[in-house]
Amino acid sequence: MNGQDENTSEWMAGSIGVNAVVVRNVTGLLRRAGLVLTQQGVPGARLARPLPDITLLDVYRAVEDSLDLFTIHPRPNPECSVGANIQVSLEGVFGEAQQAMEHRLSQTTMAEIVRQLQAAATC
Amino acid sequence: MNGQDENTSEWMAGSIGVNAVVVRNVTGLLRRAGLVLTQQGVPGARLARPLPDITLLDVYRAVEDSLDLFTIHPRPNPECSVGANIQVSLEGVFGEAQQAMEHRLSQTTMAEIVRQLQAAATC
DNA sequence: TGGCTTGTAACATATTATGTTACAAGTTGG
DNA sequence: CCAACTTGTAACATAATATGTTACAAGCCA
Repeated sequence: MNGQDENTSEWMAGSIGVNAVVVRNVTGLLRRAGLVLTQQGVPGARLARPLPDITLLDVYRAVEDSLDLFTIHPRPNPECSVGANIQVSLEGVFGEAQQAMEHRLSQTTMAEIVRQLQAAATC
Repeated sequence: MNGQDENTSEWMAGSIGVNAVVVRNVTGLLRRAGLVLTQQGVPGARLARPLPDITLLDVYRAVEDSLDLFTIHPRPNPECSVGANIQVSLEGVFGEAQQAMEHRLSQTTMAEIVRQLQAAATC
């Protein structure tokens, strides 16, 4: 409660209710994406960019490993007239659908999320 | 190769390369969604609506069971000022992002997919 | 009625997500 | 320099989930 190290992996893990390693793993993803700064040996994590410069899409991409939302049957039957061509047909639509989703995420920054949190906390 | 029952679960399963039960399970989802007509004892499946009246969103919703694309931490810490309010903040954006994705899916019908398949098969 | 089908439950297995332990590597304040 | 902290990461264990399989009841039709 002293506000000194309220963002160590151990502290956050306790608050969230998970293991500290889980926090460190996520933090690592965010670091590799250039969103937060952490360093071996120095406690805590801080932002690499100001909140208005971090969109939800940035976070989504940093955390998500799959990269594409839709998965397609890996080995279609080439003998089948459908299987032979369905992939290319679907990839286009699926790509645009994912792009639509991601575009919406890119329109909201972490600054707005934090502002909403503050507004909710004071009323 | 006689074209007689090219849409029994057994036939489709063989072509796709999965177990027939998998096909029947998917078919059941499509039937419950009102997209195809199947009946115990009678071989094959046929469309419940014409292809132009079936969108990719229809299929997506029929097959997908989760319903929401994004999942949120189930039991946030009420002692934490972030955890207490982050859900409602994110739900809005996540809902709109999913809606954007689904809207794109709703803009393409199965008729268009089939037409693309036919175009690919003839060239 | 016999031989086919679909629908579904129950079970087995494979894959993935998640949690945990352990420890090397780094920093900091005394 | 050293002791006590931290983070980063690998290795392992476990839980959860997806997937595949078997079995069989129920239904249709020649």
